[in-house]
Amino acid sequence: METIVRGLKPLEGRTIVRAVVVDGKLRPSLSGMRLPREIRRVRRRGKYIVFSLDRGFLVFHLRMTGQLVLEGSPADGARAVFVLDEGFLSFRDRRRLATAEYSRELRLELGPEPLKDLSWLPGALKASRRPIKLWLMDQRNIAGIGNIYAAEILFSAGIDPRRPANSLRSGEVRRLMEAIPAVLEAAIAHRGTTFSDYRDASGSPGGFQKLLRVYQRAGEPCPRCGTPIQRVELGGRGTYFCPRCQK
DNA sequence: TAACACCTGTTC
DNA sequence: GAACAGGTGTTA
Repeated sequence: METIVRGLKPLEGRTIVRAVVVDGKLRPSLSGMRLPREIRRVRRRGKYIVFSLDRGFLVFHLRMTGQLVLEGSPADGARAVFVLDEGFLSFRDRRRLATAEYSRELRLELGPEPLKDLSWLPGALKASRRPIKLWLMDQRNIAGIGNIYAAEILFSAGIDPRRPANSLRSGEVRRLMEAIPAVLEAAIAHRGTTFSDYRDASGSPGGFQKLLRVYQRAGEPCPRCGTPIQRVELGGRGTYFCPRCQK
């Protein structure tokens, strides 16, 4: 989302003159948005993409397969198209789980950003017995960590994803506090992770998938010790880790 | 806190 | 035909 938002920055100062919803079954709720509206600011909050308009907010969540592509013409297969004073913003989504919503007030119930100060983390972890991976993925605790990066962060920190959050020792918490920004910044440096649908705002795939060390690598040797990467299910999500390096 | 719902597509 | 997929919101 960070990579996409950076690519959408040119929208600041542009005006939405028309919104064409092609797919009625889509889940955008744009009712109440009167046009034209000026886009004042484009930013990310957790995994949400937020447009601050001259009146109200346009909030996107791309879920698994959503795309926001900024081009000179509407993209093929777009489920909705925002016609701008210059250019077109196309909203695509193969699985139709993504959302686009206009609201007068912005209220997102999200924890702190993972790329800012994390000194609050040790205290917060002590308050939960949930498996650390589920804790990291709970957006109310810390915003923006999904299934891929949770796996990579825990590998980097050498922590078993099933461990209760409050069981981490201080050295492990310290490693976690280093791993969170390290993994996310590396992923941003490579412009995101593409398996099938992820594209940035100009339609380009990311490159971080080549650098994943455990995610979707069940049975392959751990890059650190050679032990086969294991897949278990945690909270209904595929969870990849090295049983030897992650204790 | 777990299961399921929302959707569709790909791969085994 | 079954399993799996970058996520979250609701229900039991």
